[in-house]
Amino acid sequence: MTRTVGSSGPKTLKSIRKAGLRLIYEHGYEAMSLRQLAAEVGIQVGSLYNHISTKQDLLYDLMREHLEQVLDELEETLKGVEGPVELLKRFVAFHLTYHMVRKGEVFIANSELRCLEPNHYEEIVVLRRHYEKRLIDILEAGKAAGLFATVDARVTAYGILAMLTGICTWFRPHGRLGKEQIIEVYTDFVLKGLKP
Amino acid sequence: MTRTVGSSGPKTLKSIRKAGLRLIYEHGYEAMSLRQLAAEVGIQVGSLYNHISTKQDLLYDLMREHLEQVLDELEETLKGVEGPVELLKRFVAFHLTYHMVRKGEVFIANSELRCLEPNHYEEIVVLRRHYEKRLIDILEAGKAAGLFATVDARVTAYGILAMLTGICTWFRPHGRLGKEQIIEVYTDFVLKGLKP
Amino acid sequence: MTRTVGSSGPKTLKSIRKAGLRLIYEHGYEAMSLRQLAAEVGIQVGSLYNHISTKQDLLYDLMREHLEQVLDELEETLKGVEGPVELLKRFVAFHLTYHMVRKGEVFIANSELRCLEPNHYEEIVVLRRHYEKRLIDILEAGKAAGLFATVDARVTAYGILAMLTGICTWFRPHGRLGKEQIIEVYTDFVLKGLKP
Amino acid sequence: MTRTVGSSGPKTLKSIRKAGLRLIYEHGYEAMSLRQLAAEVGIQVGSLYNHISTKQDLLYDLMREHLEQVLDELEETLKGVEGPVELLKRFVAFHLTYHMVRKGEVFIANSELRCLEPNHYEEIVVLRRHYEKRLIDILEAGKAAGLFATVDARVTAYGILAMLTGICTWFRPHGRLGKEQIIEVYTDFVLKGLKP
DNA sequence: CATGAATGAGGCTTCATTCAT
DNA sequence: GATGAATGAAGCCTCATTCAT
Repeated sequence: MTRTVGSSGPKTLKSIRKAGLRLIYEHGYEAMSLRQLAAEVGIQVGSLYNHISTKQDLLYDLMREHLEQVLDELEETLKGVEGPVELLKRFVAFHLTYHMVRKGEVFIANSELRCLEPNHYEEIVVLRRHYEKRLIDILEAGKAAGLFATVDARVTAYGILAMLTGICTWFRPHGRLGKEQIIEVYTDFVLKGLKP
Repeated sequence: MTRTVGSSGPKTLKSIRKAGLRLIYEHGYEAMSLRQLAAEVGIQVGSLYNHISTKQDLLYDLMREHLEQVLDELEETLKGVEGPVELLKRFVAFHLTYHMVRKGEVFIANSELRCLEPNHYEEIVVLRRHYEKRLIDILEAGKAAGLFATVDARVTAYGILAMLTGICTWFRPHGRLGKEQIIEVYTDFVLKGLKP
Repeated sequence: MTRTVGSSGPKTLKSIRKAGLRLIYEHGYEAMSLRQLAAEVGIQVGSLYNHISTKQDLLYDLMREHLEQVLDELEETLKGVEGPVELLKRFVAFHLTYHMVRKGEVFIANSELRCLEPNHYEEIVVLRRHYEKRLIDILEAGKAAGLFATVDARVTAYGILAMLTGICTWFRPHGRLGKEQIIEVYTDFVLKGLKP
Repeated sequence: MTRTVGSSGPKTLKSIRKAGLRLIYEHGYEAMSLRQLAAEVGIQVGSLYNHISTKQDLLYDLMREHLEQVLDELEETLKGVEGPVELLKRFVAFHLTYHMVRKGEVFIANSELRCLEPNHYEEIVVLRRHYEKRLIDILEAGKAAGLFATVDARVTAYGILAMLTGICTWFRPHGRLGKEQIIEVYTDFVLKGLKP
């Protein structure tokens, strides 16, 4: 049979990534089969391999691109901002917004880490550490300036990150609280929690 | 061939559950194969079915028993305690302790929810809600008493739970901070975060 | 656990044979599992082996006993009867009656032949041949006496047997026609069909 | 490894159906394993699933196609034929010929009915009824015309069908009697058996 | 670039049977 | 004589991947 009219190279890859993201988000990497993925995209299983090299690589690519973009956008957001308090506010708002808008990518990057092969795993973990490091640095700067009380910046950072990240397990776009309210609630909580 | 000397019913089941817990914790439910599990226990794959009914049921049982025990122990811990602040302190300490000591069960109960069949899923989610409800009630009692500032007890509770639960992804028994220190850090953070 | 009160050796065997007969009749030998059988009888699978030696042997026993009884009863029925026509009438009536009353045994003996191991198969086929031989002899005696027209007694006998045996696939005890009517219809048909 | 040269889609499916037919005929549906089937065809077990959807579906397809063809050919054979006697002769000849030439399909359609899932079962039974109905109609037409004596056309039809169908359990292409002789013997028997 | 057919490994589960208790 | 736990083989089916067309 000839190929479906209108499908072309880059468009197909985009479809694969999009469908793959959703399927992994919904069922998990192990539970998603390439048959499902192909069906979702509207091609045969074998045809997937014209666009991806392996199932594992698809996961890795999705994760890496997500993390690289998150890091880029974070830098963009914090660029030029001064003072630990203001930096922290921006960080919290950014993290929450991203986790509300891109639930899928974020969830995968957290939950499917263990599905990565050792090489890929190392690489991805490094990116995650960069991100965490940014918050840790803010906390330590604030501590040094006497603005934040933290016994251990790393442990506190992990706590804050977990708290903020948690929203992508329950946030619904049209729920009781809007994005702004949620950001306000959490920003308030974090700032108070850090008070000396 | 005859059966291995010294193996007996209840002991085998316990081995299966223990090994199953560990394997699911390490690789995830989908990624754990019954071959692996049987090998770990030292029996043939088919023999597993003398003790469990299906793979799915093993997961469900592990989750249910864990949650029931958590609920029991939580009640035990909070019994007779008075005042929202003291209740909250106990809750935080209990939650953290449990999540440091029983990382496996806790992690599974959070991460493998989506692997449950609809019926099992509903049942487990109900148990989780009971647990969350306990914290929400404390927050609302504190709010009513003018002790806690919370715009939305549910959202705040989710945030706190996510923060505390997060430790089972990074806690190592012999890490930099001891259990007591960790409890102190988080209790402090939460109490300050809730200040009116 | 102790054994079910009231179950005792020979009684249990009888239960097994009865349930086995029904299950094989309903699902076929291959499709019947010893688990089903044990459940039906109300014992554990392993306990079956206190009464039967193998699944194959159960089938063989059921078939052999059935065929031996059929042969015995046939001899009893035909004993002392004289003349091919009268013998044939008796044979037809006997065969039909037996196939209406003992559908299960009869059906199994026909349909599960191929499930027998070579040794058992030979033995059972010999018994079946005895039975067929009885009809062939009657037909040939009738032919010799000028009473029946048969080009080939064996082929005719197979036809008659197939026709009569067929009823155990559709006969229902309380159907439109009663046993006597059915016997009349078929006896009539066969006698006319054999007219010179 | 690459696929066997010379094998191609439709050819493989045909092989599967042919081998499946034979194996089911010889061992029964339950007793035939897909391992055997695949080995017979010369492919891996999993490769079967490029051509069939389930084992059950293979059985259903074989049965349905057989019955549809039988019905088609029967209509072709009886088209334009007039008079119950002539119709009956044609029916008997057709049925016998078909059952001698296509023993496998015929045997399966009769003996493996109980292996069909409820849905499939209903569908197949309907087709069988169409076929039986054709004979019943002929018998009733003959009865109405005073040509046949039948107390009950349905019961008589079942008897005749069973008798004729029986040959596929013993007919061998190069046996004592040829096809024409067998047809003659049975046609003669049936016509006489129906005489008023 | 898509297809469809192939592979070989492996998935969960059931099977008949054995045997110490 | 019943039980329950074990075995090893086998059941059907799905998997990711390859590759000739």
